Amino acid sequence: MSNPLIRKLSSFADFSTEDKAALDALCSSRRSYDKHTTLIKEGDRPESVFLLLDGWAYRYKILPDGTRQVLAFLIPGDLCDINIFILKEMDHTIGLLSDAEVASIPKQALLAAMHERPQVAQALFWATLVDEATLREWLVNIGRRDAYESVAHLLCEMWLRMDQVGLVAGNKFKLPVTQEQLGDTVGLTSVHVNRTLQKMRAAGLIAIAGKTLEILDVEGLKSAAGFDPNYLHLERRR
Amino acid sequence: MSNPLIRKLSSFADFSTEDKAALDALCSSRRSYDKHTTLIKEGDRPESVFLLLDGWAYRYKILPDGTRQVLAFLIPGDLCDINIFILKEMDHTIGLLSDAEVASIPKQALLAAMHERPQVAQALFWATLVDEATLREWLVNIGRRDAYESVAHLLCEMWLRMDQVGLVAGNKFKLPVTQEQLGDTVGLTSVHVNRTLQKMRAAGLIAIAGKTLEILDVEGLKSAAGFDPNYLHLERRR
DNA sequence: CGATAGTTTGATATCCTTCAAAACCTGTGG
DNA sequence: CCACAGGTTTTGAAGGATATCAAACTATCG
Repeated sequence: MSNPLIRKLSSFADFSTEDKAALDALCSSRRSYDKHTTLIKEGDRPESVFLLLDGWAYRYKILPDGTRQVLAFLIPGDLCDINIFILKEMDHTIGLLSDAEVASIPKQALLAAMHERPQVAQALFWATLVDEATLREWLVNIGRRDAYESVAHLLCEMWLRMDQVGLVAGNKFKLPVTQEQLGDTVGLTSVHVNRTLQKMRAAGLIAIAGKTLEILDVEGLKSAAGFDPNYLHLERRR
Repeated sequence: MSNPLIRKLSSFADFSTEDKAALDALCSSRRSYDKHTTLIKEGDRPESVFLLLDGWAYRYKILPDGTRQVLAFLIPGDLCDINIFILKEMDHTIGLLSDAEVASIPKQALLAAMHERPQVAQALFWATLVDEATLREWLVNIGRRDAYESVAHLLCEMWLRMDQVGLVAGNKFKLPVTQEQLGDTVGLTSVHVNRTLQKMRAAGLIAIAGKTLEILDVEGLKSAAGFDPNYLHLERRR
């Protein structure tokens, strides 16, 4: 099994053997972290970029009144903070939702790779643009979909993304997220998320067992969400 | 007055004289458009990137049920769609909010500039990351702030961004946006936006005359919004 | 097996929406 | 320069989606 970063970026760029070797070299330093570890805090200026090899993480902001907004879920193959080597400091926090394995890529090494290898630079740019597109869709989710649609949409998205990295089997996948965190994602209360999920189960769309989600009726869930995957830009561009 | 693209990107990168000349050359083809023109539609695959030289534009998506979500406001100096030269197709639409002057940069020329000039590539990357950070803050806005905070926050942001490109005078600036569009931005009804703006005027925070907004009490507005400009990354990174 | 985190439930409160109409602009043509 | 048309803002009354609060129940992990 190849490096998940290469695997992910390859869906866009055509890498030469040297490009791949360079990317591999970048990921040489890896280690495990415990659930709930904070990888990077708002205000930090880390000297390396984190790459999730295994497990889930999430971006979030905490407001002055203590409420939280989740800004993204990160799954294996995702870069956590390309931001940092261009922006002055982190404007949000990244924490782990599960035990995780993480590679740490030195900022300078990544910058060098980008300057020397246009394919790499372009692929990273691509990944960033997909993140941005996802953020836009989340905006639609919170702004213009009701609770039921919104939760359904989020589940569709995570299902597709997990599938893309080979982590879905039989329409089941690990979703190590509490209902409170789901609520903080779609702008709802954990109580309301709970009632919404119950309706979805009653409708036969999903089943939940522990931290594993099973999608029983894919088409039903998609249509409840009004889900159109175009924003994930999964197909290779021409 | 120099090219607004250079002006904007310079706040990050140190361009050589040749870099600047290259950027200038990119913007040679410019023309005027009427208010309400659609620059790019969802599904399009344009062959050039648009740069706003004068006027306002906005990104948005229309849902199947006809509701709309505004995803960004674009002001002079903003690139409309760097997306397109990396992604397969547009996943949203860009329209004009006012009469505008727009430069059209051929995709290939921009790609070439990026490959040949690391400073340019890095600066464009930076602009993209700031856009992304803005999107995250909008997520917070819709997800976790109430109507009053949310509208106040949006006004603070546009004030700062307009100021950054020299379009604020005496705390007044053009805001060519209807209350309906404001509502579609922060996930509210135009009716509720109206009542919210009324409260803000009653509180002495703002004044509206036609399409011009005046901020009467900057600190008051900021504190009503819980506004922290860090996400705009205006300071030059070190 | 107990402690703690997470889920579920019910009752009540509230922010925001919906609908509909009136008042107000802004710009255009006569 | 007036008058009208269409878009925009404003107002009111009533309804609905989601929040809040608090307690019970249920997993999970050391």
